Amino acid sequence: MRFTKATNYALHTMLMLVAASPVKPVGVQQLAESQGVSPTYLSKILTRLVKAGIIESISGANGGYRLSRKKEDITFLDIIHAIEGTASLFECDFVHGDECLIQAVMKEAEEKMEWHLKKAKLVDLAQKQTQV
Amino acid sequence: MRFTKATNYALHTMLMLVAASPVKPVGVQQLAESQGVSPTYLSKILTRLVKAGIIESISGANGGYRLSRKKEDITFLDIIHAIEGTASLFECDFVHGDECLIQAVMKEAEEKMEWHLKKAKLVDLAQKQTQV
DNA sequence: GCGTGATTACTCGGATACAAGATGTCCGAGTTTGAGCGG
DNA sequence: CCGCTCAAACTCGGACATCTTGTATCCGAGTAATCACGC
Repeated sequence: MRFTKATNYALHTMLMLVAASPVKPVGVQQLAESQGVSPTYLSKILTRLVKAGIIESISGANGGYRLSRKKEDITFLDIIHAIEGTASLFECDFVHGDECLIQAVMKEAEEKMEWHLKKAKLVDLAQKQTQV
Repeated sequence: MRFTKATNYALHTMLMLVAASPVKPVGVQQLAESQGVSPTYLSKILTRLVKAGIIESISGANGGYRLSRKKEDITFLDIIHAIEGTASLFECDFVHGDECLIQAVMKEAEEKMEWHLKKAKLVDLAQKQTQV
């Protein structure tokens, strides 16, 4: 039960895209190089963000990735759900009489975390970083 | 990023142990049968709970597992940490200038979840179940 | 100067490879209970 | 009735086996910009 590296890559990439121009796309090579990942692997991760409608890809020369929404609308939870999936973290597949009480508790805990990740926006981090 | 089945087994087993007598140990066969797991595998999981000091094992005939603390003191978080480990869910191993802002946000979110799991005690569930 | 084709710089997607972790299984070893047996 | 021995019922721990998932690479295909060339 740990977040994958892919999520880490995605979050860091998104932070760069938020800080970058919303018009001119950023090439995957540049994004990959600053994180020490291979460009092919990063593009595979970013494809999931594209399918989630968070960013969009521009083909051809001078192509790359850029945001497809207002940067103020992008939360941590959006990115994490795009990479890790939206399934519940805990799934009790036993056949109890009724709902599983344990699962109920786990779901509440999970929602606490998601609530916080929904409030956290990348724009705030980008501002902090440029201040330094 | 999902909780393992082992955690599910551990939580359900603990719920039974809390509901059972604190003196007489419960055999692993009985615990495993009610969950549809093999006894050997379940005992492997319970060993981790023993090492964490949550339960204790009694060898020999009429042996089994029983709580080693007051049932009121056992939280969800204790069990989850014993099974999944206490490491942080998100680990950024990049070399930033200073602390990683993204990791800070993730850690806060994780603490929100842990705080809830720390408040949740198995005794409350055991009481609810016997009421039904 | 202007269109047209070739080249170049990109992303996309599938196929594949590899490693690690989750999920079990098997078996020998140690430990306690309790039954059986002899005195 | 008492003590000893032995079998049975357990847990413990390590060594495997298997399956899924994460992590990553490679390559061919498609696409857009740019450059070269001929008119």
